[in-house]
Amino acid sequence: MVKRTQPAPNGDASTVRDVAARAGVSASTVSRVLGGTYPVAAATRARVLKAMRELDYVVNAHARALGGATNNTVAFVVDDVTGPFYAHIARGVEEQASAEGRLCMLCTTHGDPKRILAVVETMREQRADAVIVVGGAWEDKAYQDRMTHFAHALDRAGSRLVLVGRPPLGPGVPATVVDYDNEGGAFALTTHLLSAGHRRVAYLGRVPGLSTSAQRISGFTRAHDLLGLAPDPRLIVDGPFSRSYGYQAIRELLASGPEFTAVFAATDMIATGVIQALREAGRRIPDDVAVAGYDDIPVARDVYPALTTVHVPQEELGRAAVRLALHREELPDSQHLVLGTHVVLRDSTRRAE
Amino acid sequence: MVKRTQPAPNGDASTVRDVAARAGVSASTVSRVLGGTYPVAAATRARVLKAMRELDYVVNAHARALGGATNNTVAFVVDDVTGPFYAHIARGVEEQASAEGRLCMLCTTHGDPKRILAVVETMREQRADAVIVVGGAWEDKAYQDRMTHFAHALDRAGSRLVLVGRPPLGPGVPATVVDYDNEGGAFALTTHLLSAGHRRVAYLGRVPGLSTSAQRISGFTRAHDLLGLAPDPRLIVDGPFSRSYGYQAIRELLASGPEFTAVFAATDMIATGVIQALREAGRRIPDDVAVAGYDDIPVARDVYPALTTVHVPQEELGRAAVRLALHREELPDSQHLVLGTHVVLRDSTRRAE
DNA sequence: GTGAAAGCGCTAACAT
DNA sequence: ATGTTAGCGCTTTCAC
Repeated sequence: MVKRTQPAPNGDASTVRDVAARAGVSASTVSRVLGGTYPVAAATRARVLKAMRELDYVVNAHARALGGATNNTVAFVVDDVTGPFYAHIARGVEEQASAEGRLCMLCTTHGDPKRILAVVETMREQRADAVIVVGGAWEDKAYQDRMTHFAHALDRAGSRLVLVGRPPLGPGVPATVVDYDNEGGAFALTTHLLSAGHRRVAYLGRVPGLSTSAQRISGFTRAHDLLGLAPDPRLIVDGPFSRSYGYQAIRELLASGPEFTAVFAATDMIATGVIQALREAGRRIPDDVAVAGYDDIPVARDVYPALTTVHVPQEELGRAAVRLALHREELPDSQHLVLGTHVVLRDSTRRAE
Repeated sequence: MVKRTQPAPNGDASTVRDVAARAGVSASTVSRVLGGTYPVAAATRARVLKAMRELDYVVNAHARALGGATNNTVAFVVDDVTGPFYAHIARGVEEQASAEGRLCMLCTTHGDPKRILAVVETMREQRADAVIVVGGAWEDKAYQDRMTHFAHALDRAGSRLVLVGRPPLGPGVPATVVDYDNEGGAFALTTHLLSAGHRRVAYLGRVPGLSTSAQRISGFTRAHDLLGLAPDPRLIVDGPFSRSYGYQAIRELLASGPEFTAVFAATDMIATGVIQALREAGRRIPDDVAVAGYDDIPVARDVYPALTTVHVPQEELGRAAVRLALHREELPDSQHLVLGTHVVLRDSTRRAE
């Protein structure tokens, strides 16, 4: 490609008017060529296109968005992109957005509820077509009220709030929810452990006030209930969804805690730490201790032994979020979609003693 | 894509004028309160703020961007967010962008050189403050010419092209480069293997035409040269940077290839597949075969045995990219920053036979 | 088929 | 300290 000698006066990008002048037409005609949705004489169009090329013209997306209503942008609000779980949802969002001709804004919140609210506000300013918020919600009244407020504000502006992997805000709140069967997955996985004979199953990674955590614990408990069992409360340990927490928690449990023959890690990330700590302590997996995780992120196949876990359809969650936000008619009723989960049996669980 | 013909039934997003009317002032006064950078009587300001709250007003970012030149946005263009390597760079970009008061647009290209060009074009339309392109570049003349063109176009528009983990486009091209010592890392790692006595080291994952690949191979070769050795060309195998490729390649090499006592996987992802294939074949790591990777993504600690690899400062790459794009004066000279890499010794390499 | 003109919502001179 | 005026670049009536 040859370099142009003087596209635009030094610093300022060229505008429709520049193109119009060069092509000897009016700005409106240039705009029509740009839009493509209006009849323009072939010869004129050709001249305009030539002028655009020569001036290296690109439309100003802001000017365009100012007139019309939409930004053609989908916002994705997430805790942390480096988590494989969220990263895969992000991929689904990005792919679907791009398939629908939308751009994707990425905002991370690092688990700070205040930041999430600030970010959603910013997305309102940006006039995003949809704002997709991913990750466990805080079961906090003030927080939920703010989110509800945003749902209404976005709705009024013709945009849409989508909650992924979170419970609905309540009836009548204009938000779309794309969720997965958190409780059911935990129930199935726990049942798998219990029916293999385990009676002392540790649950690592309870986060009080976090909806995801509450649902998983609920499934864990229900599976026990159904067999007339009750989990030992000392085996349900609070902690964040991190590898290092899993590692630490197991060391403490081994050192001074009650006995256990199986570990239900609230996430696969936790499970990787659990596995390392058990290996260092000389406990064989699954012979001495069975280990299971949740999410089915790629690392579940890479650890040794490969990790039994609950599969969550991450990419599909992301895709569905965008699709439903942009085509609300596809889900006419409750605007609440729940995707299934299922246990993936691998080598880290097998038999009790 | 549906086009709105009417001024849009987009609810009643209130404007500065609405706020002004309600507060009994002029639009400019509202704007001054908004900006905060101009004296407004305390009483007036209070009335305006009250009106804003009552109308649930938020500025229109597009209208604001239209007047000024900038969007306050940084664009991040990457192959695939689900790769942990890129995800961590993304985190650095997002954090720094947010620290500098910028939003972050995320675009993925799935390795398609055409899409990358399209995406950069779109970012020009969006008037992003900086466009950060991450990942190996194609050593292809036409492609490089297009990128060079974009560099100039962005520069003219007051924006900036930043290349992360790619070679510079050439002298005089207005682009910032944030790179890491790819060749040096490969050299150090290969030297580690050779000095442990390995003489038949397989290199898995050469991608012809990809700059990253070329640099790593170059370090691999140089380390051999320095000891007066020459790698067996049959042990340098082409293939993509994926787990499944690593798995497949090892199976083929074991089945019918030449002998080898060590594997240099071009990426940690490849290495995870290598480890699995070796384990299934009954080869002990590192006793029978030593394995090393590149990148130092989190999974390197999770595989068993833990993987020796080359650490790449991913988050810092992302942060530096944003920082340098926004404050060019910090790197006055060549606009080319190279971050160091270093070998991380873990359990997957130890001794030769 | 094309041009002239009127904004979209905001900010920034210039007045007062 | 506040109001008035004039655009930013584009789309979109409404004429011709």
